[in-house]
Amino acid sequence: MNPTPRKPSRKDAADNRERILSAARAALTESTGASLTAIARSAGVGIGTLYRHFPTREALIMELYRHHLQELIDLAPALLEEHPPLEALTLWCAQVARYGQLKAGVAQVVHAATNGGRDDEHYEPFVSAIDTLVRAGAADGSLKAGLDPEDVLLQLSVLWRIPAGETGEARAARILDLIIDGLRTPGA
Amino acid sequence: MNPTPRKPSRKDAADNRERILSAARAALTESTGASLTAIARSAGVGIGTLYRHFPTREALIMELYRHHLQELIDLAPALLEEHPPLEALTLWCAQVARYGQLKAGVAQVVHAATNGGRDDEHYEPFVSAIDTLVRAGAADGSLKAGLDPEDVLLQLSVLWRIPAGETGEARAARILDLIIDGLRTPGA
DNA sequence: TGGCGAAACGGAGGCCCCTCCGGTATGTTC
DNA sequence: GAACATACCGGAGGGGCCTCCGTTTCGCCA
Repeated sequence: MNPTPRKPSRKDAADNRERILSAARAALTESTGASLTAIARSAGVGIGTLYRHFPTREALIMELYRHHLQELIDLAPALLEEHPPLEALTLWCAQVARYGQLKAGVAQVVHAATNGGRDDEHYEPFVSAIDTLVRAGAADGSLKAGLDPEDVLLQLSVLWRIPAGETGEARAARILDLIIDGLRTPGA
Repeated sequence: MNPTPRKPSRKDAADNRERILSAARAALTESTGASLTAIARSAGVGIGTLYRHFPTREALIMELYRHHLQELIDLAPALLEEHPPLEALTLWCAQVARYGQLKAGVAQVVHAATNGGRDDEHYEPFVSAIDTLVRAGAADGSLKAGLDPEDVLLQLSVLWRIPAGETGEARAARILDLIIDGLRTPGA
């Protein structure tokens, strides 16, 4: 839809944006702790410049992982075409959990995106994706009717907070089962 | 058990501790944003002193609301004596949610306590309380057997993150229902 | 090509968290 | 009562986040 969002018109700005992203990718890969000051320095721009391009740390990380998020969002309708709704939801959530376990950065940013709220441009597509899934499930009777996709997302956001590690994956799977059981039509 | 935990032996230390707590209570009531520097100043102690007594911001807030937390923990067995397990769990969780809605400070600190992890002295009692509830539910068949109380706590922690407001309470109730449905024995 | 206004730059500065350590008060022991 | 070991005090300082605003650069238009 909007592959290169809001690319600056001026060349210097576009350049700096690219260099900041580059430096950030290098600095944040596998350690979300790098300081923005350091990233700015390593990108050869002032801290003010970094902040103009990415008003918050989240915004920066978000940009780095934008396409990961988009993949997740696109996955929902794709799964629905090949699976019954309940299964599609389950698979989708599992994938969501996997992303969380995979990259600490993704987890952090998605958690922010999903918990952050209305104003975040990444929040809405996520909610839509879930809405698609739960509506299909409601229509086919496998999920409760009238589920609020935001509620579901909020519940899922817990999956991002599971400490990655040995047992993290198993724990995510357990919790995911609990969540989905709660969404299913009782007694069906 | 331990009503005044680790009170310093020296009088000056005890005094300072009290004054810090006082200042913190005043500063943090209804706005968790006050800076520790400001609290220290207003308590008439150096920032170093504040940090010795409360090694982290959480620790300070935690101390302020310690008895609220204790109330919650004590509530679990009390409810179990007067209600069947499933109902006790539901009531307990509702109370947990209410605390979260009530005071931003409580929510924040409990979220930290419940998400923080193993090393936090407040984490374990919470898990125990939940364990009591879910074991009772498993014994009586109303809840799934073998639930991990930490998993349940993690799920509940979402309730603290619901933005307080007009619809917050309703939303918490909705989500709580979903969570509990997920914990119940299927088809019972 | 030259000029101009808008947009971008970038660092100083304000505020914060937390640590470290030299100086100080305390209670304890002789 | 004096000396001592200790626990405590408290602020300077290092690092971070983010904002503000004077300065610089770009791209368009005459």
